Amino acid sequence: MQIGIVAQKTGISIDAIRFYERTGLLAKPPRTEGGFRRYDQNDLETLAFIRRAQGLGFKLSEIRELLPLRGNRLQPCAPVQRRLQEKLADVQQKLRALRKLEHELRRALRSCDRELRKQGAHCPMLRETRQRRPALDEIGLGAPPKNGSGVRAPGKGEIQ
Amino acid sequence: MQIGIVAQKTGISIDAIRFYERTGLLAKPPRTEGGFRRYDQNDLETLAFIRRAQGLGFKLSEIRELLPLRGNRLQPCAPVQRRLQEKLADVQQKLRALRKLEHELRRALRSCDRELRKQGAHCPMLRETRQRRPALDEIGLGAPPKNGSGVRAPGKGEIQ
DNA sequence: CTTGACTCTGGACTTAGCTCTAGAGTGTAG
DNA sequence: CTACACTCTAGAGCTAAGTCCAGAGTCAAG
Repeated sequence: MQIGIVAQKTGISIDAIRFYERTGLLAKPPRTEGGFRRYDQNDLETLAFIRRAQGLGFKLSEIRELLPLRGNRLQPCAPVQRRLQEKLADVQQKLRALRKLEHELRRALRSCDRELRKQGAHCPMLRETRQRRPALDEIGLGAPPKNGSGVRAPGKGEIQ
Repeated sequence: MQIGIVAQKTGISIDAIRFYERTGLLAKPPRTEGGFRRYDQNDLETLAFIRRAQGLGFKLSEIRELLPLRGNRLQPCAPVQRRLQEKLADVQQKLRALRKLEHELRRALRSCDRELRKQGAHCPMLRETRQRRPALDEIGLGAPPKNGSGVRAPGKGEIQ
């Protein structure tokens, strides 16, 4: 099977397949005389696995560690189980952050609505903090974080 | 106030502040004779706004469009409101995707648990599809997507 | 044998949001 | 005046997961 067919069957681009080979996710396949890659069913399955794991939120670097476990008959599940648990925790963390974000957006939107109903209103999100309440506190102004000399990355929240 | 102080107060790194200036988020501040940047309260507030908006999930490019609306007295809320609504929709979309992912992870984990309780079990996530059920269907194998000639990016789900 | 579709390689490019570096200059406390 | 901390610039580098490209070679059909 040549690469284009594999790309069609898996929905993974030719470039991506070659990229996976370069980065050690996919074994180097045998070649034709002329140098064309020849794939078999096994490669399809590996690619399918990669997509499946990717769909479960694993990064390629993580998948690279997962792959050698395939076909291992000796309790291969335990390490995978651990990864899945970690992933699940990650996802739940992201869910919490996103829910919080959703609340804040709703709140911002509500005050927008309220203000728009008034005459000559200020947009709450754009308010100039000099003239109204500070509103800067939750970001660290007023309670500056101790991060050495301000040269560290702040993290800016835990979303993605 | 020089840049290091601002960095400390805002929790934003010196490099990031200069980066914001370069990319047009923060106005070029006046300089000392020697060329040091001199910031004032207003800059602190702008930086705080940037972090706030970032915390609400806005990208810098979006914030760049939001910033000139600050201090605008004429119905400034309406466009912001629109952005907020769009953001909220985005976030809800991400939430849906993440919830689905959570379910799938739980499901994978459950079958892992089940298999681990058996003797000589195969890991369901690592199963070799030759010997068991195909399980490749949901990824497109068996029902290949029509994407021209397999050169398109597949998208791999809608998470981030 | 020719044509056209396919594939090869190596490397540059993309996006976002910064971080890091070198080498030079500035500000200030003692 | 001397240390020493701070700041300046331009530009390169980083991460992730690929995409895009040119120019050359290969494969199969007719």
